[in-house]
Amino acid sequence: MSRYDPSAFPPFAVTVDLVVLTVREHALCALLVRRGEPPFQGYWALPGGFVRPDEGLAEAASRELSEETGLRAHPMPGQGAAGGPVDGVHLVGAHTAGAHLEQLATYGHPQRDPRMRVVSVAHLALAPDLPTPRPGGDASSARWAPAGELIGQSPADGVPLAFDHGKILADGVERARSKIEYSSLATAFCPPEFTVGELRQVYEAVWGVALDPRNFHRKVTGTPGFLVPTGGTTTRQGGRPAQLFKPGGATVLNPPMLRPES
Amino acid sequence: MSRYDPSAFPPFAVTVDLVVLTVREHALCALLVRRGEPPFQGYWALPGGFVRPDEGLAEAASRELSEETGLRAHPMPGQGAAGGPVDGVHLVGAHTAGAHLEQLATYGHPQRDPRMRVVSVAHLALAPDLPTPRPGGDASSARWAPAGELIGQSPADGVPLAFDHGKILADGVERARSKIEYSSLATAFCPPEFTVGELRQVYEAVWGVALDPRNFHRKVTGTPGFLVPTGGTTTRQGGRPAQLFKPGGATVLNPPMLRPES
DNA sequence: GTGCTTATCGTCAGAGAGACGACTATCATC
DNA sequence: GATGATAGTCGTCTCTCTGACGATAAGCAC
Repeated sequence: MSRYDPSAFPPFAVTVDLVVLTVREHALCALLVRRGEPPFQGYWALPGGFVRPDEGLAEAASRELSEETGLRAHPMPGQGAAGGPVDGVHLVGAHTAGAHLEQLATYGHPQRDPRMRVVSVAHLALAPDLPTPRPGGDASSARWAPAGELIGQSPADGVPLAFDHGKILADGVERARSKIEYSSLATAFCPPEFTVGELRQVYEAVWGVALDPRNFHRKVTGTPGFLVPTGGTTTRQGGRPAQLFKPGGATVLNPPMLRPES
Repeated sequence: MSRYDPSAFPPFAVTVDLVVLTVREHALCALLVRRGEPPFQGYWALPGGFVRPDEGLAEAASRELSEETGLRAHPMPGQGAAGGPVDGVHLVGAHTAGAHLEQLATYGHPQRDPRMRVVSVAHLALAPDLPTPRPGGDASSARWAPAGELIGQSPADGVPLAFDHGKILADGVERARSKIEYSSLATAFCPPEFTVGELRQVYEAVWGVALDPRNFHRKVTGTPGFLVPTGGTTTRQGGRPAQLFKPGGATVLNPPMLRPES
C-alpha cells in the first residue's frame, strides 16, 4: 500500500486559479487575463499562480485575488458548517463592499499543462462591480468578459480559454448559480447598501431569467435574517424611492429561493 | 505576477484521501485504516495515498478505493452538470451494488503533514453495506467506525484521527447529509434492489432523525424518475411484503427531500 | 386465530409560491 | 403644475407540497 513514503514521492506543481465573478450591466461577468507567454500565448485565461511553499491554499487564492483586483481579504467568522467543507473568506477592498471567496474544485488531469504536472486548486470569488478593473496596472491584459458567452450559452462561443479554464469557469458559474438559491451569497455581488430591486437584478443576471418583482420582494423581505433595512432610501434606480438594505446575519436561506425551471 | 514559471516551482506531494461512507445497522459508518508508521503511528486515518505521475485525481481515488474495498470503478455517464463541478464516478463491486465517488475538497495547510508539504485532494465515496470490510487483507488494520462518534456528535468523542482527517471526515459527512436532500444519491447506499423502508432507513441513519414512513413513502414514490418498481417484493424487513425498487434515471430531486429542522 | 410488524393509502390543515391587480412616490417632460 | 413613465410596495387568490396522523393490508411468530 506504500502510504506516504516521504523518501520518494512524485513532485507536482500546485497552483490556484480564480473564477472571479461580478455583475455588470445586468450580465454575469468573469475576470480574465491575457497570457503573455507560451503555452496558450495570447489566449485569455483565469487569473492564478503558484502556491508558495509556506502558504495555505485559501491564503494563496486570497493573495492572487488581491494582486489581480486590489481586493483585500480578512477571514469571515462563523461560516464553518453552513459554508460547506471549505470555509468562505470575506474580502474587503479599499472602496468597495465585501466579497466572497471559497474553494471550488481541484483539477489535475495529467496533461492539463503541457510543460509539467500541475494540479490547480480552483477558487470562486464573488465581488461587487469593481469600478476599475485595474488588473496589474496593464488595462489591455485583463478584462471582464460576459460569462454566458464563455460557457457556450451564446451563439458566439468566442475564443476558448487557455488550459482547462473553460471547464473551470463553467463549474464556477454553475456553483454560483446554485449557491445563491439556498444561501445569501447574492449579496456578495451588491454594494454595502442596496435595494431589493438591485438584489433582484443580481439574481436575474446570474440565472439569466426574469423574476416577478412583487414575489421577489415578498420573499427576500420575508426571510428572517436575510436583509436588514438601513433606514435610508435611494432613487438611483429611478422611480419611487426604494428602501436600502444591508445583508443580515443569515447565511442559509430556508426555504430557498427557487430558480424558475426554464 | 510571475504566472507559471516552469523553471522554478515549489515541489508538492499530492495525495488523495477517501471518505468512504456506508450504512450499517442503522448507523452511518466511515472506513478507517490504522497507520503502521510515524507520524501518527497507531492512529486511525482515512485511506489514501499518493497520486501517481501519470494518473488523474479521480483515477487515483478510484484506484485507492479499489485497493481498500475491492470495489471497481467505471465511469458514470451523463452526470456532468447535474452532479456538480467534478463528475461523479459509479463504482461496481463483484458482488455488490453500485457506489458513488466524487471529489470532496482539497486540503493543503502547510503544516498538515509534519514531514513535507502535502496537498490532499479528498474524495467522497458512498457504498452499500459491504459484507466483509476486507481492506488489504489485514482485518485488524481497517474497520468501519460510526461516523457520529468521530465527528463529535456523541459523548464518547473517541480517539482523534491522524493529520486533519477528522476535519475531512466531518466535511464528507456534511456533504453526504446535504447531498441526499436534493439528489437521488441515497440509493448509492442501497443494494441494487431495495424497498422504500430500506431507503428511509438510509435517510434516517445519515441524518440521524426519524422520518414519518407514510409521508416518506408518498414523497419518494411520487417523485418522477426517482424510483422504478422492479415488480418483485420482499419480506426481509418483516411485516407486510414490500415492493422492490431500483434507482430511476433522475439524479436531482425537485422539490428536494426536506431534512427536518432541529 | 391473536398479536406484532411493516407497507401502503387517505384525509386534512397550514405554509409557501406563482400569477397578477392595485396603489404609491419620484422624475422627466410638456 | 399636470401628465406620463418608471420602479417600489402591499394584497389577493389559487395551487402545490408538506407535516400530522387515521386506517387498512399482508406477512410472521406463537
